[in-house]
Amino acid sequence: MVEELDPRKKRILRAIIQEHIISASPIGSRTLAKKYNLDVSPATIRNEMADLEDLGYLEQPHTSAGRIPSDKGYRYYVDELIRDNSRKAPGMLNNIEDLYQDLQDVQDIISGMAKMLSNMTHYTAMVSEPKSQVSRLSKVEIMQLADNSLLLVLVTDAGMVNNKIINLDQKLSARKLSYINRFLSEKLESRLLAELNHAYLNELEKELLTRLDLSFELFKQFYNEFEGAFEPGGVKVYLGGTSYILEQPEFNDLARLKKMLKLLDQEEMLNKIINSISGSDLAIKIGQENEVEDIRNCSLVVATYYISNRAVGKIGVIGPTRMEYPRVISSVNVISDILSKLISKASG
Amino acid sequence: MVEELDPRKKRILRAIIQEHIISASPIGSRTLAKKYNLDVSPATIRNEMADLEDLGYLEQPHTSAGRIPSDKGYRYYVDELIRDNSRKAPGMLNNIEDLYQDLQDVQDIISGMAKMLSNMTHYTAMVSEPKSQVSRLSKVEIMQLADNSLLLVLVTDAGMVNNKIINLDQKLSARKLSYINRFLSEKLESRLLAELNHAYLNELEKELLTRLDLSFELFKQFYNEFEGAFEPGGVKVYLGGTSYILEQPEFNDLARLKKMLKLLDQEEMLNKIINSISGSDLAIKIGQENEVEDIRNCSLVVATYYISNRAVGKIGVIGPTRMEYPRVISSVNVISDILSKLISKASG
DNA sequence: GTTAGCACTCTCGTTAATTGAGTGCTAAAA
DNA sequence: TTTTAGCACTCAATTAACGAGAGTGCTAAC
Repeated sequence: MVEELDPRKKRILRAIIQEHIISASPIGSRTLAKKYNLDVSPATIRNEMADLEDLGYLEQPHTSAGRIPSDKGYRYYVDELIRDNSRKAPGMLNNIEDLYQDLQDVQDIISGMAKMLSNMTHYTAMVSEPKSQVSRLSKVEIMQLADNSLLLVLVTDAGMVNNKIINLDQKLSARKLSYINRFLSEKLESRLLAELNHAYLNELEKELLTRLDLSFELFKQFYNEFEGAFEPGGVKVYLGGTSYILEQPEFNDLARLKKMLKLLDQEEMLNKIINSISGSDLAIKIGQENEVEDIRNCSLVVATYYISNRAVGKIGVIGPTRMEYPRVISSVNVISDILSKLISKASG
Repeated sequence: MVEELDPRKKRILRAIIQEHIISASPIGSRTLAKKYNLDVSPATIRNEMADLEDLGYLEQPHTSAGRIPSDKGYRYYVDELIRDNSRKAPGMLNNIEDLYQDLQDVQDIISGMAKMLSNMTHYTAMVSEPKSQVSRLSKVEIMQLADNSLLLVLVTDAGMVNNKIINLDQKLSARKLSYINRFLSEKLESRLLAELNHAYLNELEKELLTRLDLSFELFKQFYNEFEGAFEPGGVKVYLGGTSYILEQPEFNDLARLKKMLKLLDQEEMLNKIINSISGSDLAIKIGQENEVEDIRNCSLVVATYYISNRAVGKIGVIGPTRMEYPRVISSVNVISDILSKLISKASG
């Protein structure tokens, strides 16, 4: 499928893609010959372009327009043609780290990094919360707020904090409460969230009921929250720079823009999008390669971030297929590194 | 400024506004005569329209277009012409309450109500978090997560929960921790947040330092969070139904749309918008009446919501001046009632 | 005070003409 | 054999012209 192209074809393909990234419109042989030093005439370029089209790297929106890169073209560009100056924006890393080092709430860090990434790339950025399935519960505690209301606090080793207010119809004595707390600590803390399934919680409930005559009420609410808060599909996705979409000429079409914005409004969709990306370190999905139908005219550049070397979440950028890949790739790399560091620090 | 209009003028003005709300385009005398039973000829209507224009209730986009309502026209409509069938959508209230009664996390309730309101009105809804200045702190607690990391939990009587992870360079003994907790409870709980200013916290710090040889570190972080979390201007604003803007023909203009979406991206702006609304129960700001420049072509319908009769937050709708006021007003009323109830319940 | 009639204005949508960028092909040059 | 120049052709996009339609303001009659 991926043939080796001769050097001239490579040069021409690269030039077309770079030009198209700038202009967002079809590129003709003439423009190309003028702007890039290819040392051949437009006619030759035309021939090469025809070849590249036959091979599937280019497309023609209509006869007598120039060519635009196809998904396959972008793919080739990303895999083969980008010079590796994209590894890292140098000193930057330290500066940003400094800037954000007093952000210690995990949620803040995440949404801050989403904003940062979108600012750097001028595309919309998305970051998913640390995945719960590989996290452990590091703290469970129920606090008394008032006679009939409690606060349940759950903390994972990824530093994610979840809380819920629970109202009871009866007062819970301090003795009972501290008993429950000890019990839950013992049974739940330092376990993988994935282990804490329905069955296990049910078991706990029975056990607790035999020891204390406790109404179902508390427990029911307790694990409603539990399952809700940490269920696999339900992680939050933070967005940054939604309005950058508006600057992309491909979204000058109102219908398309509408579709896109509606999409970004739906959290489940975002989840699907960002989680449909396989586990590799940096993944790039171009156009039709995307699983989610509605973004088949977009590209994703997504990296995984880590807490103490455990993969926990995704951070990435979504934009038109005509994307400034080198810059975006380097930014996503940088920011995912920073995110990993910050979040590892924050979660102790 | 607000003259009394004769009955026929009133009827015509109302008809024009209602028609314009539906069609979003200028209304001519002919259409009006046909669609509404006004029992006069187009010519008469033309004369009346000319009068209404002179009085400032109508505008003409250009000669030989129909008329559209001016801000003043809408204002008159809202104040005088809406029949009071807008008080309440009947059985609805109970249903929604039932639907949401198991939502007990305040943040969830708020964002749920934002979504609900936007679904009902098909405009963008905004809800501000309970204002902190009139809330009391009902619970302060520091929990140990690991040797050198703590979790600070703050709960207000409005049910708002805030937490922050604090990392220390030294280990804090259990004795010291429980001492601090008692101390903070005593000094802080059930106080108005407004009282907990820099000066007061400073005093506490000194007092605590004389009793325990505690590094500054903890306290510094502690009240960073404190001031950050509950500062007056910094309440969160939840949005619902952002994408409904796209359905309004007045935002078919890309430039305008862009401006609007950018605006909604900026939380400070949202704060400014929703907090610029005076304290009355239901406020309506039409076009130029808005303080924030960028929404001078929009209308706001905003209600206050309450926790146990104390005003704490705002909930409202933003849309084009051509807004279905009766329906929106009733929806905002209903939802703000529900929100008050739910949130009062949730916060015990 | 109301209405009919009429000339006038302005927008909007359609069609037609023009422009210009770009192609593919052929034949000559290298 | 490869490259290039030349030329006829295509098609989208812009502009101009035009007619239709909606609406107005004014005047004169009812």
